[in-house]
Amino acid sequence: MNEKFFNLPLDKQQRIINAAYEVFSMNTYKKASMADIADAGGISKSLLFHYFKNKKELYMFLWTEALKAVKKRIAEYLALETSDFFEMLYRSMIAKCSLMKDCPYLSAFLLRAYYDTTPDLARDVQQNYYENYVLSQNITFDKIDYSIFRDDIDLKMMYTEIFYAIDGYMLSKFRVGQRMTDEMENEIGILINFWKKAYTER
Amino acid sequence: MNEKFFNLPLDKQQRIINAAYEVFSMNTYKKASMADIADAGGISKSLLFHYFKNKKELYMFLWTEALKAVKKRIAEYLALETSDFFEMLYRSMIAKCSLMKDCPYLSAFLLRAYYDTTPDLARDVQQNYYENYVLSQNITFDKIDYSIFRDDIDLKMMYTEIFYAIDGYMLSKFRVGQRMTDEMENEIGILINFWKKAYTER
DNA sequence: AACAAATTAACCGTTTTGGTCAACGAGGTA
DNA sequence: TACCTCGTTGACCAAAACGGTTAATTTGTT
Repeated sequence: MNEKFFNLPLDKQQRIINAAYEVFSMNTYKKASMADIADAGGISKSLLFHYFKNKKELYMFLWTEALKAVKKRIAEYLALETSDFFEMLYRSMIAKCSLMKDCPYLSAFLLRAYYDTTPDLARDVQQNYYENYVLSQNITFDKIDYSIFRDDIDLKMMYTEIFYAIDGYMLSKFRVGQRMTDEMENEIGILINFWKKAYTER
Repeated sequence: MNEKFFNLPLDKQQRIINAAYEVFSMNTYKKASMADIADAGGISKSLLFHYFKNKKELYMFLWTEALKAVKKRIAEYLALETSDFFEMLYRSMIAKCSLMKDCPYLSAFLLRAYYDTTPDLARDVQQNYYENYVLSQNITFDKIDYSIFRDDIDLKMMYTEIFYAIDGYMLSKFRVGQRMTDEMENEIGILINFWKKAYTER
């Protein structure tokens, strides 16, 4: 990859990267074409090949960049720096929201990337998946103070259930509006308060 | 469309239809190719064109067929024939599961179809979406007996939350395993009992 | 053997593919 | 003016893939 890419104005870099995420998340690797990415990013195909020497290099760049982006956001929002389960939940989701706002198709790309079966790609992608993505999500269990919950609640069940729910919620909201709105953060706050009321001692 | 398609053995019809759902759900309409569908279905491209005169006809056939299938399953599982909210929930989800088991990519196709912006397609698809799909999901509110719930619970919130949760759950399970397993029905039962305990009077 | 129905290989003209390369225009420098 | 770098692009390439057609081949039935 051509390092000069990083000399471009930041918004232009982002426009190109987001366009690539979009095209790769809407199609299989094989059918996602460089021409479509260039068009969506508002640049010529030649320029795209000037910065990324071929399709696979661009794809792998997006993959590692996506992992970095997720980690960075979660750190920025201090999501893991609290012992309050619901606070941690709220910060994680707002972090995820802000990321979706900036890189709309990144999440879809991440989900899809791991299960893509393109022979050449699969090995390189799955290699560092667990180390970088899955692990960083399960750290959350450590610092949590579990004493606030009702004692008849299965905590692990609650944990997975809430995560599925929020993912489903964000996914559906994202599809309908085609992008994240600020009011979603309010709705998520309300949703989490709802769970807090239902699952903690009254 | 060639009516002789329905003279084929049922499992062959299904194999072809499922292959088409898969390819159309993994790619944009434009990039989903008839050759790929034929390959995935284990027949020749010529035969596919023998039964469906062109790509659009096949696509529209899948669309109406998917709507019919959802309705039929929900009816078969008597999902709307109860006043117990959690029973209704359980039956709907089992119905959805069994449909996913038989037609693995149908749900993904449905989600995607509505938001496809291919000019020629969009009008025809969106036309009968609300009448057939959205409406049939909201009927559920009518017969439900709401007296069993804790009085400090916002029912509408609970309703949407649970639906998002289960959709997210099924989607993630579906991705990981690549297909529906029988044990999922147990897990869903457990999940729903968990909600019942949390949301109803004790 | 004969006939119809299911199925396919070979083919068509057109479009798209990943990728290359020479050239363009703007800005700085001598 | 001349020269040089820089981001940028249009034109181009051979090869593959595209939607769709046609003629022939296989298969099952009587």
